[in-house]
Amino acid sequence: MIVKIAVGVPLIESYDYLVPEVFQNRITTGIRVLVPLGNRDVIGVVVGHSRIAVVDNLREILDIVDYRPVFSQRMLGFTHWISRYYFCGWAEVLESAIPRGLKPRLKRVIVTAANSDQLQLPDQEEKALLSSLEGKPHTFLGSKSCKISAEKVSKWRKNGLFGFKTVLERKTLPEAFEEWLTLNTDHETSPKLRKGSKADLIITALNKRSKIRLKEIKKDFSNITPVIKKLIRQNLVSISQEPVQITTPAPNIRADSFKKLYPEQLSAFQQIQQTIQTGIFQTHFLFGVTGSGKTEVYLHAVKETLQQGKSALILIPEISLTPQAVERFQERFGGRIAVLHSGLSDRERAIEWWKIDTGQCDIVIGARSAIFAPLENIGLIVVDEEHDSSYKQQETPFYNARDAAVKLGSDMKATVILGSATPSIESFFNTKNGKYKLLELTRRANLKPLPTTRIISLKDEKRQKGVFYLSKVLVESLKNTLLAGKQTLVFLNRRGFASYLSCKSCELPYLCHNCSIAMTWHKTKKLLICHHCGSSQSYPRNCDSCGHPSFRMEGIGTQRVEQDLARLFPEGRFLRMDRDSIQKKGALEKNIELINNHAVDFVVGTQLISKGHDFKHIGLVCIVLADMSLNIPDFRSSERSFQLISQVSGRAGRDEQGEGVTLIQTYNPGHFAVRTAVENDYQAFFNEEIVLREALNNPPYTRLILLKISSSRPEQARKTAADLAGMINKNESDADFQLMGPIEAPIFKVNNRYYWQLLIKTAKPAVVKSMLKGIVTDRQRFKPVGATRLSVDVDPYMLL
DNA sequence: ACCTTCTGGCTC
DNA sequence: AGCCAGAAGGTT
Repeated sequence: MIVKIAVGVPLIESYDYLVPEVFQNRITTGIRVLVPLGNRDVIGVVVGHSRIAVVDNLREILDIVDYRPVFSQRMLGFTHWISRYYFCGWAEVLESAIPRGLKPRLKRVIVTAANSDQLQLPDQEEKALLSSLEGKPHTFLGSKSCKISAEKVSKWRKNGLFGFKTVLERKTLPEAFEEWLTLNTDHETSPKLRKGSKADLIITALNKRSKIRLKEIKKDFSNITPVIKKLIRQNLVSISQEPVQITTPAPNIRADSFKKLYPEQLSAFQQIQQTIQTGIFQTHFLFGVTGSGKTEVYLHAVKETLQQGKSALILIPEISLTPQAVERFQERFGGRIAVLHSGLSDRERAIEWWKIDTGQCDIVIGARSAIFAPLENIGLIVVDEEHDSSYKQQETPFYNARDAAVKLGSDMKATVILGSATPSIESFFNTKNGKYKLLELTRRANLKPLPTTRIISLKDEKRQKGVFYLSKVLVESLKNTLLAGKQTLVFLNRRGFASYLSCKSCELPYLCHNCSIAMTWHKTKKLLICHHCGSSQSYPRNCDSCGHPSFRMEGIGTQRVEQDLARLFPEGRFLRMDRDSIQKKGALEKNIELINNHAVDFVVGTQLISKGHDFKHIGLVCIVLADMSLNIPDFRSSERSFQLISQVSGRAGRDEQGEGVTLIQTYNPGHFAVRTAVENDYQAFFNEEIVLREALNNPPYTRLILLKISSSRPEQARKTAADLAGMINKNESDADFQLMGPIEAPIFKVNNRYYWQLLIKTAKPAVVKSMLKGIVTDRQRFKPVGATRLSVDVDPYMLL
């Protein structure tokens, strides 16, 4: 029997392997196996059968990892699609699709030929020494405790007196399987067991029941392990592992806790309900302003799905930041929910995975990687905040969970809901061309008006004395809000104190020694930190380029804003919310509580505060500098700015009594992203932006493929990029595309590697991908210099 | 002559 | 990707 096995070789889908006789009845599609690959042993996944051998001398499977498949047929199909679409190896996708805690550990041990008689060693002592190596880990050789000289080891090795073997250490989840003691029936003469001895009692019991849980026996007898070991040695009994009996909790829908939908919600829900009931694939786009009650619609849709006997998959960005969203689901659906959040340990995550896989849950809530949850019979997939960048994985495999969700929905004939207040241009475009069905919620659920938003032009307004980046008007508003006893959110999308240090003599910014970007000064830690590679150092003595000993702090970060405001409002209570301030576990929850209890007056924060939190006492929201995201040289910078301004200002006006106010400081008051965000007019933003996208041939009119070439040596990266560009340009396929570059990456140096990039724009990505695959896998043509690496990002989110 | 890096080639 | 082998280039 020959099977196809996905193994970790770049861009290779699968290799064929022989199945040895002993494994024949245990090999099924979707299980993991240990196979030899080149001169090492790796874990691969059985993805199918093969009729005929395409190459001769196939190698054999060494061992089996799983007792039952970890990938269903549908998961194999889905991951295969991801690997083809996102231009990466199938095995790579499969590996990221199961939790790390399920990864078997491999150990490499020494096997000797010492026991066989063909051994030619004359010296008995040497022979004993050699056989003492048997079963030792391969790291034993050359270690301190190994008393055998290196020459001897290499001589033995050369003569083939010993070799290495890979053994599987931990095969599966302990929780998923339990051990049973079974009676061996094939023994001829049973040894005499003393009447009433532990061994005798066990055998007697086994004669009655044929198998007993090991756990049970251990509970009944103390110190039983050596007895059992002896019985196994006598070949009377053996231990087998079997899946634990699963008790599935009954469906648990708390119907009374569902809120009545208001007319707009109801009509949106009814359309969703219809496709859930008919079981056809349809993507709905739920476009609703912040606070319009999208979640309530999801909850009703989930309920409908469960009533149809199907399961639901809910994706939420950065789930650990939005615990209250998860709570709402738990409130309504009780114990049949699996939550996959980043706070879980490997083991906890593996247990959640196993619960889903064994059908104990029919609702899964999680972040990006939950798209790989082993749910079957999916009737509904929700992608909340579909525009959020965290759905895009920024490393291989570079998938986007939002787009993959739509593909999964079509595979499963499921209903897909993408929801957002600030849709991505691509998704909204799809509502125009009929791919997605647009459902709108136009008002807030509590009927409160959206906040009043004002733009403050930093070009014209007077500044506060001593705080150059704050306008007088803004400070005045801060004061009034404080006096009125309300809270203020101050938003700035940069953490740290100063954005960079600039040399007082040559004016150059102080750069990270590993990356080509400026380091950020963190005042509280008294450290310069590179926000790209994370490295840090103390305040520098001299400028790297001219040696001058003093620096000026330029730019502002949240720490600086906090400090300056504290000076202006000494009576105010402050809280900073950014990645630095919530590092400790539980700090985020504690901070949210502080805000909700009105224990602070000013919250200074980054993106973190813009995500989904419903704060009750916010009277004022300030965006210190809206231009920060506008000035990034990326075709999506307008989109991101619109989203950011809208999401941040959405935090205002959640107050019971009245409307909130949002103030936006900017040097670009006329920019359409700022203007439309202030007017809360997504349609207007979309209409302007889409024209630019078309004019510049950007998505959604084309698809992008970003090729990143990196090397520890700048020249090697440059040359490989140039070669690759040449080959792409003179390819003979009929692929229709536009190649930009090669250029040095916007951040040229990261972690001591130098980056060049090529960007392909095309309306026919599939054709281009197959052309690329031809070039990249053909080593005759494409020869990357040295340790040069190529990574391919399909539908990149950031071009940086 | 020997011993480290570097680089190319290959994995069912 | 990861690993080996032969090449290249430098050391004693």
